[in-house]
Amino acid sequence: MRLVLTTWNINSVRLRIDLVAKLIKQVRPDVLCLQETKCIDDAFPLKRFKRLGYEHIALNGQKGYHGVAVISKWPFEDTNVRTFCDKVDSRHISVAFGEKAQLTQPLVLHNFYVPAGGDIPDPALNPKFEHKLQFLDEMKACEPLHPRGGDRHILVGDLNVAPYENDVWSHKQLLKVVSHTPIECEKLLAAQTEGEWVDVARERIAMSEKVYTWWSYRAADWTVGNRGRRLDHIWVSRALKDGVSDFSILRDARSWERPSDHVPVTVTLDV
DNA sequence: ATGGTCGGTCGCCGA
Repeated sequence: MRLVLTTWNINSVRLRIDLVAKLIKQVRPDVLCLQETKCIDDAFPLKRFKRLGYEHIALNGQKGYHGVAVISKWPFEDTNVRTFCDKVDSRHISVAFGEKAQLTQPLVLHNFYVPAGGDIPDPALNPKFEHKLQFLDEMKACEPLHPRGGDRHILVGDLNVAPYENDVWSHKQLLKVVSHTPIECEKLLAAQTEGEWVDVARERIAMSEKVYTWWSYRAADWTVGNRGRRLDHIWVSRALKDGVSDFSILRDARSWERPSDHVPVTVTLDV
């Protein structure tokens, strides 16, 4: 089966439901992972997604902050929510696909929203940064995030870290800016290595090329200087790597009316 | 030069 999968930090699903519909009509993903939905599950716009052809929706929302959702044309075998750092915030949801989706082998999908980490890049001074570092350590240590052998797993989301030099507009100027400090880059890559994950963007796009998925709201014109960062990621287990046939970042979405500061990232792969 | 802008929800917090 060919899977088209999109991940997008939507920064309020209710405010931007029309933009989500626009994305769906343009990209037609089989599965859409959202982060920062910012609404409780009872307030999630389920009917709109069902009208758009997505019957299967897994939610982990909370009031006002964070929140992740998996919106799918394919039915789930089951869904699961994990907690990190002994907090009850909504930063993870996973779903499994199998026979109901006409797959002969299971496929597991994790959708993450990693803490942003505040402004000061010192865990001793900034509890939000300490939380982010601990979250990344727990991702590394989390056994279900270690696909082995022939396991078919995908991990997507707003990981809030741009790990490589060309994942930011200026490596030098961002070394002390949360999202690109050496310690968090090391921890994200350690989690990736521990799980033997393949970073699809960097598998497809040369390390020498700049790649961004986020541009700050705090600029009069986000296109001036193109000061972006690659915060949104798609990782696949080794068993899925050779099935990847396409990868794209919908940069145009940053210019849509009342945009999210993140743009959708899409992978196409055989599963 | 060291801010700037968002969204949720109503005086800030989190990003």
